[in-house]
Amino acid sequence: MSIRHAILGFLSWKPFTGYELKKLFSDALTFHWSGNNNQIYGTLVGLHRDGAVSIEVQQQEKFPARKLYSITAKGREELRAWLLSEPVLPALRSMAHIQLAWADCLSAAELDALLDSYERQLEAQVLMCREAARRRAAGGAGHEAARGAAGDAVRDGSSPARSAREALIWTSIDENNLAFYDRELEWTRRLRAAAAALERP
Amino acid sequence: MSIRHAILGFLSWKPFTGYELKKLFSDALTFHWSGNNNQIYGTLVGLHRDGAVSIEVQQQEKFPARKLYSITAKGREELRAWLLSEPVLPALRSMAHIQLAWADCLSAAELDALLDSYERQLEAQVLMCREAARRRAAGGAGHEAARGAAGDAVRDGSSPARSAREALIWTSIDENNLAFYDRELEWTRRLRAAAAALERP
DNA sequence: CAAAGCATGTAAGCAGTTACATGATTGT
DNA sequence: ACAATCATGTAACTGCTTACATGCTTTG
Repeated sequence: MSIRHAILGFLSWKPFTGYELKKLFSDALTFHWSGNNNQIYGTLVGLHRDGAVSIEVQQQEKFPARKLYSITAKGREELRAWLLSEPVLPALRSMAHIQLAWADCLSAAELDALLDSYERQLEAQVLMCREAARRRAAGGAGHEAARGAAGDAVRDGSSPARSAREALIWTSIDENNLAFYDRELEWTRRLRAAAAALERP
Repeated sequence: MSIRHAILGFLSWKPFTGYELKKLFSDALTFHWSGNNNQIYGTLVGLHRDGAVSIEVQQQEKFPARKLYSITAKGREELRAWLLSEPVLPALRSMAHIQLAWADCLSAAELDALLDSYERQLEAQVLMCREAARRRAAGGAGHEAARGAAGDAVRDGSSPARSAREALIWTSIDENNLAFYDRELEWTRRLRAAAAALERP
């Protein structure tokens, strides 16, 4: 399980409900998870079974009861152990690249259209990343993911004080995301130009 | 299904057996699939059920019978339709980044060790990519994936002639792969230096 | 009155992984 | 003797996805 550690990470800041965690994940552009119920709630059940989190059920008048999950000492140990474990290299498996790999089945115009479509999508993504990075830089305190209801909870006094180091890391990850798509965009443009140049020598 | 189109792509060059396709995938650093049996053989069954490939069983004296798969007109249509479809943006979901995101739980030394480990792995990966790119550039004719038994089959006269455009694309994908890890390496080094700088101001 | 928010959960499925199973043959 | 190659396939599992189900409240 992979999201398990990310959930423990959020819970290391402060207690959250499943619903809040779900928002945290689906709002966080930084690491794009769908934040679907099945995984969040299922993982929380597993974490509770393993004693990594404790549950406090809060009855509410006007809303359904909420289960507030807190990380336990055991959970912190697990998180720490994972943080100290060997990082795993990310795999770059892009279906768009596979598409290009056999684009020789396409005409020059069709290949150009394919690259154009990819380029446009990348441009949009770059804009989104830039906006997200700008907002985090402007917002100062709040994590990218920490907006909306859950965000308010994070920003209020009960949340752990953020160190300069953590701020540096989160900003770096944002920049990395942006640079990833930006580089891919530049690569696509170069490839497109080179492919076009082959047509008229 | 995702590998389905990649299999159709290989079969658009020339017929292959499941065993050869498996090697093609596990050897191809370009798009790193495990090339496991379950997926290859299962997908081939599905492709045959859908009439996208035809099977020729070849009895052999000294080796088990082999099923040689050829792409059909229907299969070519499916491949072409997919090639013309909207490319999907790759997602950058790196567990190492998630690890870093909560690295504030670690001491300065521990964070540095984590970044060092990541850096070393990236260095090794960059060397591998560089080697792969160099070999393809030197080999000229052969695709990265097209070595070993299946490679011989690809290189012999029955394989489709490769265009300058296809060569350009495959080389570009190799360079993209290399640049991806290279950029990640540079990013890691910068982050490491910045984190270290925070310690002694 | 409809849409969105709060809050929990289940069902079904896809894509991918490692590992197991068989059995002859060829190379070290 | 042991390992690798040739060649097929199965089993069990992980991680993730969309969509469904319920039901009450607040906002537009």
